[in-house]
Formats: sequence, C-alpha cells, structure tokens
Amino acid sequence: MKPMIILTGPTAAGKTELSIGLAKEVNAEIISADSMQVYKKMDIGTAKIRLEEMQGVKHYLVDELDPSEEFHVARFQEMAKNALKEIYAKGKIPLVVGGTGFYIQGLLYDIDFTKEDGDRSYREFLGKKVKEEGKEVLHKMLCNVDPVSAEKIHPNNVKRVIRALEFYQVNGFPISKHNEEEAQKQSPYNFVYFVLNHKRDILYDRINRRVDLMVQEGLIDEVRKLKEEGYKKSMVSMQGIGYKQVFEYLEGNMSLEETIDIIKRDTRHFAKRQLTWFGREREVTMIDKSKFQSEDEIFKYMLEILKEKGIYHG
RNA sequence: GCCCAGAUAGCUCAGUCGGUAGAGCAGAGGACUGAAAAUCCUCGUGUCGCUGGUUCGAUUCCGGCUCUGGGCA
Repeated sequence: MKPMIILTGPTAAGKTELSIGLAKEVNAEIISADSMQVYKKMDIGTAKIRLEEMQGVKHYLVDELDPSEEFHVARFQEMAKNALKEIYAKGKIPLVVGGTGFYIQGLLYDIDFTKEDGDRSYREFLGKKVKEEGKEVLHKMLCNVDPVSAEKIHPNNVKRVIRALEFYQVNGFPISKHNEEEAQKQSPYNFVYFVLNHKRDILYDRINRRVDLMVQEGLIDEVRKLKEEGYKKSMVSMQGIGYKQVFEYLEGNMSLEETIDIIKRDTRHFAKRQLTWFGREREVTMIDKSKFQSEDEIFKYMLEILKEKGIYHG
C-alpha cells in the first residue's frame, strides 16, 4: 500500500506551521485539502500559506482556480489523485494538509463520485419548485423514490434533499444505497490521520485573534478588490467565511465592528463543526496540544507513530 | 437635590390581569458521501437588584434603599 500522511484539525489549530517541518523531515510534498485555499486572489481571508513560508516544499491544490470557478469534492478528488501520482513518481510521500474533512474522506477512502455530466437543469428545476411549493413537497418526492434517504434527511435541509433527488435522477438508484456501499470501504493507503486540537477556549481565543490579524492585514481591501473585479457573492468561493460577511459590509448592511464579530463567531461555529466531523472519523490520531510541553514534543510523537506504520524510517 | 424610565439566563430583551418565567443571540451536542469555510437538527432553573409591607401565596401590587440611563435645576 502506498503511504499517505494526513494533518488536519479545526481552523487556527496550527496545521500550516507544523506541516513544513514535517514535510521536510519525511521528504514529503503537500496536498492542500482546503475548499478555499485552492482559489487565487483569496489569500488573507483563507490564511493561505505564503510562498516564502513553504521553504521550497511543493504544494498542490493551492492557488489553482479562479474564484469564479466551482470546486467540490469530486473535483478535489480528481486533482488530488493527479497530485498523488506525481508525488509517488518522485518517490516522495504525500502529506495532506487542510481542514475540509469531507474532502479528506473522499480521497482517503477513495469514495466513488460517479461521473455526472454537470448538467444543472434538474437541480435548478428543483430549486424553483421549493420556492413555489415549499420544502415539504420536495421531501415528499424523495419519499417516493428513496424512502431511506427521506427518513435520514430533514425536510428543512433543502440542499441535501435536492442532491438526493438529483442523484436518483441521473444514476437511477437511491443515493442512500450508494452511501451505504461507500461507507464500507477500506482505505487503499497505508495512512496516518493526525487531528491537531486545542482546548476549546484556547482555540476560540486563537480564532478571535487571527480574525483581528486578517483585518489588520487588509481583508477588507482583498474582498473589495474581488467585488470590483466582478465576483459575485453567490459564487461558491464567496461563501467562504470572511468573504461573505465583508460583502455585506461593503454593501452597507453592517458596521465594521459587527462584521468582525460575526466573522469571529462564524469561524468558531465552523471550528466546532470540524471537530464534530473529525471526532466521528474512524482511525484518527488525536493530538491534543495542551498535553504536550512543546511543538518539538508533538513533532517527535508524530514521527514515532509514522515509524510504527513504516512510513518513516529516520 | 428633584422628576421620569429601567433593574428578569453569559448578552439583548419579552412576560407573569398575584400561583416561582421565555425568545433571540452567545454557548453545548449531533448529522453530513458532487455547494462542506456549505447545509441542517437537538438542548433554556435563572437568589426575576436588595429590603420591608399587603396577601393563603409576590418576580408581578405598595413603601424604602442601591445601581444604571435620560431630563430638570
């Protein structure tokens, strides 16, 4: 089995700082598993690593797309797999770094994202239907074609209901069946899945301070520029935390102070959701930073685990 | 100094025609398999400022006190 190292955790946990040292030590190249850092022109708000911070370690999936483009798991998986090929060809180890748990799962377990032609008309049709007839109608439609999903998905979760209906429409069988099969999969990689974490109050404090720093570094201007260049707040890229709130500010709907507070709050909520995700992922190695004396100790601990797995032979 | 309005959950406030109270936000927990930094679900007992009085019973009515706004001097 090919080796793979994953380094993840909630936002502001300190993944990026650790990643470079680790990559150098084990001779790895980094694949970013981050739904926002793929976008060009979005640097400050995504806390993207700077070129000089990379210290020569090659990064994949950073700065690859224009903010007007759509990005999603299937595309991530495709791009990441290409990166994997390149890395293995060089005899190096892939280090997957980033906070988008869903993407990591898709790559790690090689979930099958069946090829869909990208035709959005049915999705749009359903979107119109909810507006006109209400969410219950959609949910009832789902009950008819895929009662198992209908049972699992709350009627208010319109996005999910739509996706389930869309899946049935293009593939001809229920998404619940697909999910059930994919959930059984074993990873084809010899991997270690590190989840970096802090005590809750420390993490929240780091988040708050980081948002202040982003504003100091020019987050508002970054978003203003994007807005002036014609990027719309409806785009996937502009759904990113920081971006959507500053859009509201620039349109005069919020004061600056309020905007900053909301960004902090939404980031905290996000971190919590990430933690829930990683908490139920199987086969993870939790690293609670408060249990270590120093970064150096964390580093040693990680290397030890990698040795046990036969990924690192230092 | 006087007049008025407040004082209720961590915050903003609602409410109880007298039978010990509830929303939003914060916070906590959870779901998630082609929007995932997205989307969605669940969770609310707190000396109702303090102190006397009326009452079977007061957070609710009355008096005093303290504090916070605002106004008049």
